[in-house]
Amino acid sequence: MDITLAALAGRWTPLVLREFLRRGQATYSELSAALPALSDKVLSDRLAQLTGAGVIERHRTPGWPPRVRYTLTPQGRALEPVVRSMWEWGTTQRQDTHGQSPDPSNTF
Amino acid sequence: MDITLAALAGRWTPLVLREFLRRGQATYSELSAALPALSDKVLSDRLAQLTGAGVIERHRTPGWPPRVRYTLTPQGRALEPVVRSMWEWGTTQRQDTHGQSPDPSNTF
DNA sequence: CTGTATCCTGAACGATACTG
DNA sequence: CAGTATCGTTCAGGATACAG
Repeated sequence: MDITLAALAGRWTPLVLREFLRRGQATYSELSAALPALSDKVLSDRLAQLTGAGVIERHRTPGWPPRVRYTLTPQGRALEPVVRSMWEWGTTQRQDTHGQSPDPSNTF
Repeated sequence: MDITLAALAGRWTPLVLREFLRRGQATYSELSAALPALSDKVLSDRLAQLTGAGVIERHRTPGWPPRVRYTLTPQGRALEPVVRSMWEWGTTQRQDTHGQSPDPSNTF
């Protein structure tokens, strides 16, 4: 649990992870564009966190300008059931607490 | 996801939650005894956090000495699949990373 | 383009003392 | 028994400037 929480915890982590689960891969600038409010430092932090957790992999392509591609690993894809179960619990929680109707699109 | 993460995040939260998933209920002093390194303040924080998240409920029984019983709610019990999926992902992760053999007791 | 270095602020944590 | 009050420390997050 601590390992999984460490992989998912932190501000922006769910949103960054969502981008990867949607795209399978992304570049630094793509993520920066998709999440404009996310500062450079924190984006670097999150990419390092997810890389260290084995969720994504860093691929440098040589040449200029430098281009780095982050790809979802098999272990990152294995996170999908975890994300879904968390999404489902949080959704019923919000309904119970605020009395809202369910949203059929489960894209966390 | 943010809702679920907010319910589970924070130091000691997984261990406190485990006590509730095991026992179904607990008193302040039981938790304090089960987790000696956990300070009063943080235990209060965690109980308030879990209560606010709808995971547990606070029941005051009148009289002296004051006795408070915290019980797992149905929504708290619904957290079990989430915990299990997180436990499973973290376990395979640790094996992959450190090359250890699996532990058959899945008590996170 | 893809980051790192630096500094600052606010929140979380932990220890201790005290209360209904 | 079951907490709250207070205080000091540590740490994550955010802004800005700079670098390979």
